[in-house]
Formats: sequence, structure tokens, C-alpha cells
Amino acid sequence: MEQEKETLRIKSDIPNEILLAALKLFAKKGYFNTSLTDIANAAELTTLTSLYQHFPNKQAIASRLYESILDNLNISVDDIRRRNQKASEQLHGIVDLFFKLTDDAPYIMQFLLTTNTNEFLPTQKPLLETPAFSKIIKIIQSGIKSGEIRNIDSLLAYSYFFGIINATLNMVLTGTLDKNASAYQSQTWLIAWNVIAKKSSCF
Amino acid sequence: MEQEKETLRIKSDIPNEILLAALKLFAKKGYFNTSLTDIANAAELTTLTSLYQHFPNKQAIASRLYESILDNLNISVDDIRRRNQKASEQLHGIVDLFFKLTDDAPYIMQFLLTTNTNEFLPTQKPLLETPAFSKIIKIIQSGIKSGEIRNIDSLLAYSYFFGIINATLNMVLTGTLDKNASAYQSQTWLIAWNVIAKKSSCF
DNA sequence: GTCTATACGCCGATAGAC
DNA sequence: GTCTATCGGCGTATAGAC
Repeated sequence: MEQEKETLRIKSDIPNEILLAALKLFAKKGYFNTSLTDIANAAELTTLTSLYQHFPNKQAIASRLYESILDNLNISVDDIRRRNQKASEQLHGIVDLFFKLTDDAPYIMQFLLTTNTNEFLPTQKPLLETPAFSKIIKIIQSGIKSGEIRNIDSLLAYSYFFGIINATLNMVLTGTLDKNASAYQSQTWLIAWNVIAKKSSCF
Repeated sequence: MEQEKETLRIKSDIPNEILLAALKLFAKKGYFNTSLTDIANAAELTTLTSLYQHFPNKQAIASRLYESILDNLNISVDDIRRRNQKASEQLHGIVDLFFKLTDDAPYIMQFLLTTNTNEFLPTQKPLLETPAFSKIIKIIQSGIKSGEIRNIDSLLAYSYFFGIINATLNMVLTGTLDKNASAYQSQTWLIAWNVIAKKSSCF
């Protein structure tokens, strides 16, 4: 299985270029501003009709994209949990991944952060209910139990922690912050972690 | 000038109900899933054609909506700056306003937080370049100068502070957090402020 | 200034030849 | 399995009667 620049690993073998083309267009122009002709043109060597040999309709493309991205994320999260014991280490791994994705696969990150998937994929689960993000919540919960993280509502802890992380990455993606994500990584991690960590003398 | 439930004050007198109907539909279903017929139906007593007596096209409705909301916000921000001296007080006022809007005018807040306006209003300025938000950035900058806020990039401070605030409000709006915004307000303010405040012993 | 009817275009989707 | 041609529908927008 090949590795694309955008680090999008697909289960099957077929329509990698199509999904990548769709991903970029959706991220740039939005789902509704992207026509199937656009996608066909962007995925070169392909004509409109041949799209329909791989996907029954437009939604299916977006759906498949969504699932692929979240599958990959889920695998990475599993990996991070296996490799690390403490909640702080696991969260650090997630943050690492998010910052790396922002620099190396900005379209994927944009899709995750700013796309309102429920507007065109009403049947798909919202982000927080997908396996990947459920596990991230679980990491936070176990951190609370173990005493690493302050004893607050785990969802609130999530919103504080990833509020900081995601807002920062978002400003990198839009160009409002002008450096690479990696330039802000260590500082941002520290702040976000201290917001929810118990040891912090802040609160 | 009347005050609507949704606290949307319009400059002129005419098409308040239209804009309110559009606001709700855009927030619920998104701009592209909302047809002009939908808007006409929602703004009762109005037929499709009469929409065109007030607005030349669909974009103009969204554009007017965007401007109205940001005008109101700008006025409120001016007010807050006039009434308070210190950056901490001014930011506190902004946070107050955002939490209040989330509970009292959720559609407005949703429009501000989650709508990708640039997808259907490519000519409008992005949020951070509007007067209201420029002033918020200025508040942060003056807080840095006065020593209230730590000496970091003001945009980074913005993303940390409002990352926390907005992520929390967003989870209230989606129902992921199940209480009123006001239930989380004091706690969230404290955390967000401590993240950027200099006096905090955190960092 | 409200309603009826209708034009027009775009895009999603198909059929069928080769 | 790629290309040509075309359908059908929806949604924006207009014209014209009253």
C-alpha cells in the first residue's frame, strides 16, 4: 500500500487519487462549491463518467473520505496509546500527530478542523462520537482517574485542551499565524497541558 | 428601533424578519442547504418574489446578515472598552457577552463560531479583520504592553484565550455540553484568563 | 406589492456506442 | 472502461397580471 504525500492510507486499492483530489477541493472551496466535474478534472486521466464507476454519487465520495481519515486517525491513536502509559504522554503523542499533520497534510487537518461534515454527511457520526475521538476522551478520563488531570468534566477538559490546540492549528492553516505549526508546538503543548494538569500550580 | 429576541439590531427598518429567518436556517442547515423558498416560508407572510424586493439575490441576504451581526458586535465592543479600563476587565466583558449570546441568541453565536462565511461570502473580510475583532486583538496588545498579559505574540494569545472560550461555547451550542453556557462561564473565564495573564504562577 | 407562471442554468446522474 | 450525448430536477431569478 502506497503512502501519499497527504498521508491518506486507504483500505482498498482503487480510488486514491480521486479521494485526494476531492479532499483538496473540499478543503479549498468547500463541498458545495465543488462539482463532480471539478473532482474529475483534478484527478487527472479521469472523466466524469468514470467517477461513477468507483462511487455511486457525490456523497459517497465525501463519506469515504471522512471514514478513511478517521480510520487512519483511529489507527494512529491506538498506536499512541499502546506506546505510552501515562495520559500526559498519550496526549502529547496526539498533539505531536496533529501538529505534524498540519504541516505535512494540511488538507486532512483542515477537513478535520473546519469542515462542517454534518452539512453534507448528515448520516455520519459527529467527530466526537467516532472511535478515534472517543478514545481521546477516554485518555482524558483515565488521566483524571489517575490524578494526572484535574477533576473536572472530561468533556470540559477536552474543550479546554483541544480548544487551545485546534485554534492554534487553525490559525496556522489559514495563514493568520505565519510560521509552521511546529514553530508553535512546544509552547502550545505546555500551555494546553498545564490548563488541565493537576500538578500545575495555577488553579 | 425594536429589539428582537435574537438581539439582532438592524440599521434600517425593513427586512428584520427575513434576516432572522435566514439566520436560523443558515445556522441549522447551512447556507447551501437553505433555498430562498425556505427563507420565504420561514419569514411568514412573504412569498418568494417579495424576497427580491428587499434583496437582489441570496448572497446579499447572507452578506447583510454578516454585516449586521458584526456591526452589532462592534458596537458592543466599543461599549465594553469605554466602560472598562484594564485589558482584563475588557476581555471579561467580551466573554460575558459571548456567553450571554450563546444562551440568548444561539443562532448568532453559531453563525459567528461555526459558519465558514468565506465559502459563500468570498468578498467579505475574514472575521479577524473586521473592526470588532481587530479591536479585540488591540485589547490583547494593550494588555501585553501594560504588563497584564504575558509577552507573547498577540495572535497566539488570541488563539489560546478564545480557543478555550469558543471551543466551550461551541460544545454548548451543539449540545455536547448539556448545561447553559452560563453554567460554565466563571470557570472557563478563569482558566482562559490565567492562560494569558502574567500574574499567573503557571508558566 | 402580492401571486402565477415561467425561463434559465447548473449539476448530479444515465444511457449507449465503441 | 472511456467518451458523447443527454435527461431530469432543483433552485435562482424574472416577467407580467391584478
